[in-house]
Amino acid sequence: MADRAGQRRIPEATVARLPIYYRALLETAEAGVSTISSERLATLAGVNAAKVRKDLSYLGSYGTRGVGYEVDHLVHEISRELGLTQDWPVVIVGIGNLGHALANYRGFGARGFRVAALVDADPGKVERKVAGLQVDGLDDLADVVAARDVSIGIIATPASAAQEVADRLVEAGVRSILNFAPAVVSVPDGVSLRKVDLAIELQILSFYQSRQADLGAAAQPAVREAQG
Amino acid sequence: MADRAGQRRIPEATVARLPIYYRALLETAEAGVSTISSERLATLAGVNAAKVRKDLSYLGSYGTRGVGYEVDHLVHEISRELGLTQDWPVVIVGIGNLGHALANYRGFGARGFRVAALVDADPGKVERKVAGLQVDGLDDLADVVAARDVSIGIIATPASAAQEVADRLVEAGVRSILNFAPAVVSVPDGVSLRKVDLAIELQILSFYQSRQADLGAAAQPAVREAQG
DNA sequence: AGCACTTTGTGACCTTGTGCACAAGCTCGG
DNA sequence: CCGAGCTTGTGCACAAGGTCACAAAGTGCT
Repeated sequence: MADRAGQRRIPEATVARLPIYYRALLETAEAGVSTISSERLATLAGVNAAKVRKDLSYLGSYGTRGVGYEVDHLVHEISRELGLTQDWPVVIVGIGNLGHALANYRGFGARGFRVAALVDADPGKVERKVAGLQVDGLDDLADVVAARDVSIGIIATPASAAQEVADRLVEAGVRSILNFAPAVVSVPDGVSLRKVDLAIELQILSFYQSRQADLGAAAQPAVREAQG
Repeated sequence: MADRAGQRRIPEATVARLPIYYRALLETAEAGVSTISSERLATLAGVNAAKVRKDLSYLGSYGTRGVGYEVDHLVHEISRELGLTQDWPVVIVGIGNLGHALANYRGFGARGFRVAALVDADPGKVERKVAGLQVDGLDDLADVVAARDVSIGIIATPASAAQEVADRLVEAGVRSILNFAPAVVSVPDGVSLRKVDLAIELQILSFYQSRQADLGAAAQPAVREAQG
């Protein structure tokens, strides 16, 4: 039972894995399977079974010993925990290459996320339609956020604009930001910020690959389950 | 001095931050500043100073007490450590929305990474030119990888194709893979795998935002420096 | 040279996360 | 109703990472 008072604390590492379990469970349900063991779920999620059990135990005791977890029930609990039972309108700021791709990304709306607005600073892009949505000007950001009840902002601008856009998003009341710009962005307490940086990922890969080359055929701990 | 035998081990968490320092240092050098303190670098990188010092100390003792670090020297050492002194030809597999955007991403080649090939399974896309490069068929992957000495593979296909593409990349000799597809992919030991997953990032944000809402105005540890 | 001041490098400690191993608990067959 | 066979839930030990605080080592002024 989801204890109410005190609200059990779920470790950050676990939170990062819940979406992976969630996806695996949806696929399992799709396949018509109604029960799943931690072992099986672990395989699907690419982790080990003990971790799955411990992670799931933070949500409550939803398994049955000797049997496993009921897929539908788990899906329900995880989606509740992740807040996927509600709608999350998203604004994408910066409609360049990446912004375009994100705007057109199917499976965005899939899990309750919906691109509600597109914003760009370039007047040449404003009014244009992208992925069926009209692009608004950066100066209208606050209005758009308020009018469409946007709760998540995605920064897809060049690095130089990232911090200012973040500031404007926060000012407009957005409490969750996903930054794709290759720049360090800081936000006040109470605002969640995550980043996705292609260049950094490549450089990390480069590091390990160089190492491997240096070492010749020596053993090297492969990088797995990165970024999680 | 980079001790040779044994090769000091650099913690994974540190490796993930080196690219951030690197970028900050390049900007600092650009601005004509020749010396930087751990405090300043920490601010630019969005971490704390002790962490910067400890991270840098894994590379060697490159600072001068009472003064700071020489920017150019640090840039050089970090780029050597990350393997950025060499060229890394990259193949992008899956030329859909995202693949397109990645192929056109400037600042890709910036740090030694170069899009050397584009591959797609759809015969309709093959031969077409994207970002100045001709798209090759998936069956030619091995040839292309060998001919252009590709060392890093980027998976930008739908989830359903991800594992097979990964297998083919590995088979073709690619030892570093960056997976953008929303699927768990597994690779053999000795191959590095990192993933970037938009849906997961959004779901994590969703979790914390739901929490915040539940708690009303209660204190909540903001999510920072995610994914690092 | 001496002294005040700055900044690095690191040892000690704490927090978080992981993995193992096993008791507890459930099902099912006989 | 009992025992065999699974599978969960978790206590514990350990590994990894982060933070603090301070000695060591440099600079520059007088």
